[in-house]
Amino acid sequence: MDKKNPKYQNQGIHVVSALFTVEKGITKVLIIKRKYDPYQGMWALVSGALYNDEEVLDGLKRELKEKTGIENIHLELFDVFSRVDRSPAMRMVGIAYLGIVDKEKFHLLKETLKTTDADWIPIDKIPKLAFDHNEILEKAIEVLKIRIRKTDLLRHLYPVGFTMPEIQKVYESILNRTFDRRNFRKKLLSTGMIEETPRAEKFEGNKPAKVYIFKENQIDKDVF
Amino acid sequence: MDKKNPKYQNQGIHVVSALFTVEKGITKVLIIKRKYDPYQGMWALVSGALYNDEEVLDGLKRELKEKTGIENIHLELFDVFSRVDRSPAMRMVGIAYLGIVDKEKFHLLKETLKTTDADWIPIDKIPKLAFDHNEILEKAIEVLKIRIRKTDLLRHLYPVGFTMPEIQKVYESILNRTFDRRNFRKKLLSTGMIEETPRAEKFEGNKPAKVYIFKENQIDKDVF
DNA sequence: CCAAAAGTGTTAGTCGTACACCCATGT
DNA sequence: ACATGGGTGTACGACTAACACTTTTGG
Repeated sequence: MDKKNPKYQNQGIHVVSALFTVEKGITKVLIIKRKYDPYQGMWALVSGALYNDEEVLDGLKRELKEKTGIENIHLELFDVFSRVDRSPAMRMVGIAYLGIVDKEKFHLLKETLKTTDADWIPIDKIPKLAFDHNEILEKAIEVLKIRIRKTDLLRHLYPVGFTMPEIQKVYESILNRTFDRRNFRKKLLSTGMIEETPRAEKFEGNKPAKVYIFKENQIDKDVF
Repeated sequence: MDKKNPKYQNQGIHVVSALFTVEKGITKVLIIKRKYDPYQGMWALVSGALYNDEEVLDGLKRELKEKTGIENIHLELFDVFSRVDRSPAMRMVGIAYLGIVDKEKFHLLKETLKTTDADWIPIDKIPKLAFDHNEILEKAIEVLKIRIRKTDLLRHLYPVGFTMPEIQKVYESILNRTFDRRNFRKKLLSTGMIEETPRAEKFEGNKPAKVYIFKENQIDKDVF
């Protein structure tokens, strides 16, 4: 192929992250306020241009660190966005990843070289975002629901363990439904992907709840 | 962002297709032989550079038509490949799609502007391919297995209908396992995604088998 | 009438769901 | 001792899996 052919020139790759957390039963997503054009002053998902010398996932992790200080997290591909006019300056194809973390484990930078603010916003209170990020986020939420049902994605929200009432509330929050406590516990245990620890922690009641952790091995079984 | 920044220059997007078919119980994939460098004379998945004025999926369909004559088919994203050195001439990020079709419905061009041959090859007899296409194909096969179990992907193999023995053989071929005829039929019907037609066709026996079609509506239910 | 594959029904076991009572702790 | 949420077991219905015989057609 010919590098000089204008059909292929000035293409770039945008890496985009929809990073979620759940806090007190509210599902939130991380957004930043842009310091520079295009879309100066507007909220946006954490995103940026991929460098020539890095892989897509590495580029996204670099952007996340630069713009929010968050690092060492799990992110997984969920879709590609390629509308020709989705970015004003040049043709950028957006490659979008999602993840879910415990926001208390990180110190969120409120201002960086390229951002003037950053925050975790409830997903039902999202403002108008830069680029096609509202559309990307909508798709991310859709895929998030599927992934917590079909995979062990939530292990990344709980790297050091969780209690049953706590994780149940997360499932209920993201999926917008409730579960019977007894059946929820049985089903989650039956997947074989978690195990009991000797620890116990208080959640909402006075009685301490047992702490469970996700086991190493992968699962093929659906959760819900 | 600065268009002239060398960090972002000379990036391109590769669209790549893993197009499958199943014939007499053998799962096959479409590959072409490259007419020009890089990798002249080598077999490869159908792939090419995305133009500036087209979306990813449209670019892939254009490439498929140019290189094989096949058009009007369903393709879905399955992964992104971004190793920095995956393409020799310049930095190309590969965006990979998979599909499955009835090869008898198409006339495969054996030679085109950019290819000197094309063929459907059993997936256990794949030669060394250009670029990172062996790696891409391996991942495609993995995802294909999941998608036929969890979605109605196989509707695209049978746009005008199928018989039970016929589609069972496809599931068995792709998943490398067997199913009980009676239970297979019950399970597939219970998904609600197919319906009987008045037609009947012979498959392997002398007794004609009923023809079923995929219904319009989507499903959330797993198949197997 | 024989061969080859297509079609069907029943049963046992497993899994999902609905539901009620006791337990541990803080105040 | 009481209030709050955490922990457990059982029974019923639905689904999954195992399995054998009858039907249709071509030769």
